Amino acid sequence: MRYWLMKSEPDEASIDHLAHAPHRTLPWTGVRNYQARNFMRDMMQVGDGVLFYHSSCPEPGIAGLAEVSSTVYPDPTQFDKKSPYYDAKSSQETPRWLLVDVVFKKKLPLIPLATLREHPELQDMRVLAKGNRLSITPVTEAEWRFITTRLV
DNA sequence: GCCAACGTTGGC
DNA sequence: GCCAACGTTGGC
Repeated sequence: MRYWLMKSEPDEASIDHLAHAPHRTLPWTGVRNYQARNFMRDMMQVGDGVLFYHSSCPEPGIAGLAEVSSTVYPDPTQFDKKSPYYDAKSSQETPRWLLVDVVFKKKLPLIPLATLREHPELQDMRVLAKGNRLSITPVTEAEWRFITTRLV
């Protein structure tokens, strides 16, 4: 059982989209970074906790809690020529990009990025590191517990 | 819109 | 295999 922070642009997939999706579940499409893909492929398990983070928006921060609800499978958007996530170098036989399904758990009053930065307990969080661009980052159990008990 | 930081590409 | 150039991310 692990914990993760997963970034999403709320214009594309917000915590509200997730809450109102069928089965309150969305496939986490669009990961096009090998490190993030490998986290999903090698480390994620069904039931892992997810901090649902809104990025590239007026109020970046943690917007809710979710859970990994499937094992990895090929991201269908890599084969869709009309998708912005289309990848001509990928093939059905050897799909390059993978995803997991994520299921809604809870919406939170937004915990802004600035608030996360205020707490020394969270200073090592990958998402707070300068220049971090990884859309999926591991969260320690201590960080998870701090955020879900002290900041909500 | 700016720009720092990072990942990827491609020439050599 | 190196590394400069380029593209992207994402906070501000």
